[in-house]
Amino acid sequence: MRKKNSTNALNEKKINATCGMGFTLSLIGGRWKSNILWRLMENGTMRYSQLRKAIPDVSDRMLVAQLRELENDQLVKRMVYPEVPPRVEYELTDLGSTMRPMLQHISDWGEQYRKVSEETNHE
Amino acid sequence: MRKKNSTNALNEKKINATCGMGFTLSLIGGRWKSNILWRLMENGTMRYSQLRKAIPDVSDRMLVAQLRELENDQLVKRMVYPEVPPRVEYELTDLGSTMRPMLQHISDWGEQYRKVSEETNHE
DNA sequence: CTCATTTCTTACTTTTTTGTAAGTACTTAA
DNA sequence: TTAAGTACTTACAAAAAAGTAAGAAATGAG
Repeated sequence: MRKKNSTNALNEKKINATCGMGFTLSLIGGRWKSNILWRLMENGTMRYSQLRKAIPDVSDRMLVAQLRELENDQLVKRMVYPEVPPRVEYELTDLGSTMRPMLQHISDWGEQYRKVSEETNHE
Repeated sequence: MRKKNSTNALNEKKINATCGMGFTLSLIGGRWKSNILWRLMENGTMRYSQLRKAIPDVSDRMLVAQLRELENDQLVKRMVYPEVPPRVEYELTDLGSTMRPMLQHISDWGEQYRKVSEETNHE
């Protein structure tokens, strides 16, 4: 669980309050979030099981946890249909959708960096 | 220390190899990196002690660690002058400079998000 | 000889994140 | 009545990130 008054937590809080960049990174920075956001960007609405299949290495626990965080931050919408077996669909909220150009930018830069750094030295 | 074959490390590696976004985030995602990059973007060349003062809450250990990672990833250049007391200057590399528009984008979105989410609900 | 200055190191602890394994709830269909 | 399907939970363990405190090197100034 998260402590509220650890130095670490306080530092994060302060950074988030003063640095837009740090703030954004704290929202999209979990291990599986880039993957999740990317799928939702590409596919629109997706069921839980679709996401699960699309991201092969993630566990249920982690997938749920990351979705919940995105939901709490209002970037992703969770829609439950009262059926059996259950159906739950996820999609970007309007706010989440405003990330699209930024996410694309981040992705493009990453691909570019990979190319460049593969040319220069062989990491 | 970092284990090389933990599930976690392998997951990260795989993500970095396939998802530009995840890759970028792994480069700029440390607790103090956004701050460091931001200062270097604004100020150009900075001494260690200037960075230290500009980022009040960081410890020596963390500041050095984050700078080393940025240096290893070729985003930041470290220049040592053979003087006593020592002088060490940091600045963005050319590759690091290519991040500028992206970092600006990330920062802008963060500021915008903060505004929006403060209007809607009072988080 | 001692001190100040600057840029780090090192050893260690705490906190946070991620992973593993197993189980739950609900209802329809066999 | 038993199994199947879906979307989770829970308890626990491992790994990674961040923080704390102290010290080290090099040298010129006093």
